[in-house]
Amino acid sequence: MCGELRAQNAGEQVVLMGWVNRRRDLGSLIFIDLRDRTGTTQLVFDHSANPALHDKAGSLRSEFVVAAIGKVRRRDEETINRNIATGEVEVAISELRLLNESRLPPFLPSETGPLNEEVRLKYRYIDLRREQMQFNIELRHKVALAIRQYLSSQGFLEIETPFMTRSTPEGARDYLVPSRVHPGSFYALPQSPQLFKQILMISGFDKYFQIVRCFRDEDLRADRQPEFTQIDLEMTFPQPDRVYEVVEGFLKAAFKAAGHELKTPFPRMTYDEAIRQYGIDKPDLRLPKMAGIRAAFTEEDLTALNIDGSMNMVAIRIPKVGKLSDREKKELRTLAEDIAKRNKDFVGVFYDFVQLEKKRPETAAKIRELCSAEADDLIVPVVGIAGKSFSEKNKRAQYIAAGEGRLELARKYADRHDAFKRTGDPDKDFKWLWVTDFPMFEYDDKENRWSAAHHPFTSPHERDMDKLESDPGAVRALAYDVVLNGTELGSGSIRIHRQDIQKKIFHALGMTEEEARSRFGFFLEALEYGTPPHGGIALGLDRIAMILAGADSLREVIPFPKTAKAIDMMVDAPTPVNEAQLKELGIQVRKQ
RNA sequence: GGGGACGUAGUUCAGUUGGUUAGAACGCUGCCCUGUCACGGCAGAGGUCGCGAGUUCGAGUCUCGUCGUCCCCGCCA
Repeated sequence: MCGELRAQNAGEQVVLMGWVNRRRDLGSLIFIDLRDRTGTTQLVFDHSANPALHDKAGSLRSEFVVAAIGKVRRRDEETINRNIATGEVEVAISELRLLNESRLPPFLPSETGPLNEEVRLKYRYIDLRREQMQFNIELRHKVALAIRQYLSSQGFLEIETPFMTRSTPEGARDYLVPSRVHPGSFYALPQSPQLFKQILMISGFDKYFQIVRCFRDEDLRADRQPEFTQIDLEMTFPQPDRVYEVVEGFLKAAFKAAGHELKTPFPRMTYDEAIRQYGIDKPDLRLPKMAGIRAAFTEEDLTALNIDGSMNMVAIRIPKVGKLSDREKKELRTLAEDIAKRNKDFVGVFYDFVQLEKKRPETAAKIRELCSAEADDLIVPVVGIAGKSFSEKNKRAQYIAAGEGRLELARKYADRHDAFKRTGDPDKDFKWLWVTDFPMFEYDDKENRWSAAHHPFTSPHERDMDKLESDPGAVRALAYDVVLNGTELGSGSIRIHRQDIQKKIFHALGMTEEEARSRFGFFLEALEYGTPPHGGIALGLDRIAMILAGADSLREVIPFPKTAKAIDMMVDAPTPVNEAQLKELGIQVRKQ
């Protein structure tokens, strides 16, 4: 292959096939860099050695596909190219065959400059020839392979589940597939194989996994595609610890395949701690947590600064930001006002800490101490404003507001604190975390009811069982997330295996017996036939690959991704279909 | 659904206060070149300024609409 020849291959007769990456025509001497997936090798055509062959080489253009036969030879010391792996050798060609020509592509795979994503996606087959994309796709393969091998070695069976299944109204919007045989009826593409894997547990396949495509018809983000790949697994008789162990095991194997040694076990934190210390359920541990600063304020401070002493008081600290320019101060003020506004102005943000230091030097000094702040760190205290009345919900909202501010500031000053920069040390580059004890329910303000925070098959904490009716908001779930650098990589839980508890949960969700039966009847019935305790998790393979590739978007690790409007630019999907097709499916399209 | 950024040559971009013939780099074509490797030199081709209205004597530039791409909020159990 084009990337494999080394000095010790000198003298060998070789056949290379690949694409013309670059040509350097020096007149009676032509160099061609021939490229395949493994790299490039320099081919040499010398007019004095073979005029006809040299002329043939002169007609080659970028991305032509050729086969070349020749002898590997060591380069002279002064012509060695230290920048590439094959730089010590070149191939003196004796026979050249043009396998295919190429139109001039809209961009060249060998170009390194920035490229509009629209062009890249339209000509994805060209884009994928670029070294970075070849690397990313191979990386993804290696990661998936390592995970398969690890899980298989641990006794997990990879079992496929249907793509054409039943629509369930819970959760994300479904992609629907019309049935020709049953006009007016639809299959749904799975949002995840959740119920099937639980059924497999009931069926006695005690350790299941699947690297599987999932589909959700929701709006996209840089880290969200309508179809994405999950590493889905489930096992019988597990404690959460057993799930953590398995996940840590395969992540370790996956990261090793990508060249990084991870330390396990990962740290853990309850949901409650995460909210209080980071204001978010997926903390990025590369940045300092928010410090409680109540102790810094005297009663007199509170009155003078119009602060409610019973509210949370935390300080955001962003390291090494240094002095702010006037413009940055103004931006910080705008950010603070946005945060306050989003929280109906019960949150107060000290956007000008320097001012506070002037007005209240002692208090400010104590805040610095409580944050363990260095002199050039940016400190932004977030407090509750006096005279407002606060609920528990307000308190949590305040932490979340501070957490949002923390992330926004961290992103803004990323080039100063360097916390997001790779160091090469996996302990610093990859900050892992298990977030545990999520709340079982969230209150849906729009629909005025409780909804499942994870999904309705999640088991509540044994201790909180009695609060299901009386205080649903306080019920904790045996649910956990695995978080890497502030990105949620996976989410799982111990499931309910008893029908009576499952019924209670549906009841707490405001679902009647009939509703539950009509939606999940088959599943409730299955629960009645000797269901073992079981639990599992699902992780986003695309996100793992994205982080390992150092990319900012899933599109960099998915060969054929969709745009923010869920369009495939290469094949131009989706499209309308003809009337006959619709008729056969019994579908009529409503005109807008 | 909402907010923001962008759209000019094949590609990446510049284009001043609205002014006469819209530029650069890379790529492309031709010629020259025997040690290049992002080869070099000379010459050349290449434009519906996303699209549609409007303001104006005059629009790449201003206004409105529309389409597309990206980012964020909502949404995503």
